[in-house]
Amino acid sequence: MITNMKHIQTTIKDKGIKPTYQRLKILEYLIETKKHPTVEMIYNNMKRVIPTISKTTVYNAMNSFVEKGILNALSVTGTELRYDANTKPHHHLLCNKCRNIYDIYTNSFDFFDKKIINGNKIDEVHVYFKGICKKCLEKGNYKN
Amino acid sequence: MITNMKHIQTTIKDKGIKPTYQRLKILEYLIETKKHPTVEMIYNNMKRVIPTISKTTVYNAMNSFVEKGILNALSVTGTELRYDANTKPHHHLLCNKCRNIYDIYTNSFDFFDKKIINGNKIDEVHVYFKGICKKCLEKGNYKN
DNA sequence: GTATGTGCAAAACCTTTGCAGGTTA
DNA sequence: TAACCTGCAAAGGTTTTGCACATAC
Repeated sequence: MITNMKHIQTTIKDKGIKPTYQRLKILEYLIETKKHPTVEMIYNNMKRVIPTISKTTVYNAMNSFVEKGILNALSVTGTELRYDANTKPHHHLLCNKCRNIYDIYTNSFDFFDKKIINGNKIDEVHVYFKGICKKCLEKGNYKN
Repeated sequence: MITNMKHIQTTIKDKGIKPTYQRLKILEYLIETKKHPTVEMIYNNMKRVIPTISKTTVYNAMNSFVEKGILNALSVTGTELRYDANTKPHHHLLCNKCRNIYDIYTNSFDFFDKKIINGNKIDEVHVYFKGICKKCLEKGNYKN
């Protein structure tokens, strides 16, 4: 899928958010990256494109995008939030070795959608895996 | 399961942690509660038993316990960590109405244990649900 | 007696807020 | 022009660190 600015602009406008240059470049970066970046990482990348950008603007953009359903926020590390523009249903793997986060596709959890468990109504299922990613396995880059 | 101090003391010693009074009372509280408390909540409860206790001690104890596998840290709210002494395999429900966290037991995820998905080795499956808890459903205490 | 833990204060880190000036439609 | 956004500085909230004193074995 080719990312183009026209498409990004449309996405933002359709959700009722003003397509400022900062927001367009931030969303472009998030759609292209697979890194599930933190605000810090986004900020450092954006500085190369927009040297005057502030972290506040990144935080504001993240909050707007999450609110409008353009992005998902992940809290897997416990300390800081990570952001993901991949809107296809999927889950995540946190590699215990390299600490990168990878997308994992499986439909094994669709089962739970809108299910009642022990009297509780399930609306969303959040899953993340911990383990060793493919790259680290291939490198033998892990203990055990 | 009855919680007694002798058993808690043994648990702590077996993991190579010194069984100070503060640690014993903190772990006792965590084993008895079902609230998945934050450090703030633990601290407030401990003050009633040990008025001179500090938050630093609670943080230190949490870090030692998690390191030794006595407790699990949960990052479901995104802002602060919650702690859980329930060592039986289980998952969690964050109620979108009352914001409490409840235990959910299901074996539907055992399937993933030690599985390889797309070349990645899965060691742990972390699941939490968002929805409406049983109590709020019964009270009609929710929107939609 | 030595190693370790406790608790205070300060610092570090992530995120939000207040606000003056600038930009969008 | 009216509404909204940006970016600086300050503040808020959670967690960690430095250190003197106290406690455990």
